[in-house]
Amino acid sequence: MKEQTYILKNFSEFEPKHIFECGQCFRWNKEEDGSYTGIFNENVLNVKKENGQIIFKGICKQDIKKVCIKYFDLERDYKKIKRKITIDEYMREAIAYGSGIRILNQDLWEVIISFIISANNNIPRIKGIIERLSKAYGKPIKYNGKTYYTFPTKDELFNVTIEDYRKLGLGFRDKYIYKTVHTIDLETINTKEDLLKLSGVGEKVADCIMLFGMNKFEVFPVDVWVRRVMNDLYIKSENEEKVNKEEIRKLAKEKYNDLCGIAQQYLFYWKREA
DNA sequence: CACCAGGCAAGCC
DNA sequence: GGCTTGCATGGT
Repeated sequence: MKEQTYILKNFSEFEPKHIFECGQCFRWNKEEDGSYTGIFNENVLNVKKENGQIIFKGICKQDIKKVCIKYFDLERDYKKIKRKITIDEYMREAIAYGSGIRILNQDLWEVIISFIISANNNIPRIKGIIERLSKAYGKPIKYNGKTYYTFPTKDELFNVTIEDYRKLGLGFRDKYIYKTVHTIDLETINTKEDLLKLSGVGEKVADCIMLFGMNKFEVFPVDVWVRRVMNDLYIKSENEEKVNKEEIRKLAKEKYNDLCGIAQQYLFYWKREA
């Protein structure tokens, strides 16, 4: 396939590091020149910010401009979003820290499986598992002398056994993935209730799937990091582990309303990097 | 060595 | 319904 290029000029609120390292995605990796290369759907792209321009290069089945506008959420006004959620000095600082974050428009299936894998796991290891899973069961795509692998579809995982998953290092999540592959009907996934029926999907994973795979910005996924930052900033309990997650979600709802999810990303990236 | 990681399911009461 | 416990693995 032929390489395409798309260049974005005079475009603010786009910082590759912030976008790819804020924890929303697992398949983008930094190159030596500071750019990032990743694969999503059947597209392999390299994203580089240089002299204020954003340069997208890679192989896409469709027009690269269309692909990028959708995937990178380029038509949304993040300046306006930031204004709305800057309700105090804490959020001002968090936003300043991850100023170039955008919420990617990721494939729902990939997000579901990826965040089931994320449970009680750390980001480097999640990335490793997803790479091994893709290499074993996805389709190869060559770009710039390297081979990338698409995220395996439901059909491609259908005959994979629990033991196979275990060998890839999925740990106790092997059976969750197996069950979900064999019971899910993607066409009927619309609400949080639908997600919670899936094996391996609880409150936090469901919220991540809604935020990253369904464009629902009103959810506020609470993991250990977010609980930590919300307790440090607002709740100030001596026993952070005991702070009720429902209380945190309610507090976030009061503060950030329908933009909870974006606020959560700024907070997560800020607290986790610092 | 113990502890932790973008938690969840199962088993208790 | 809410609370506790076990869980695979790799990194500090």
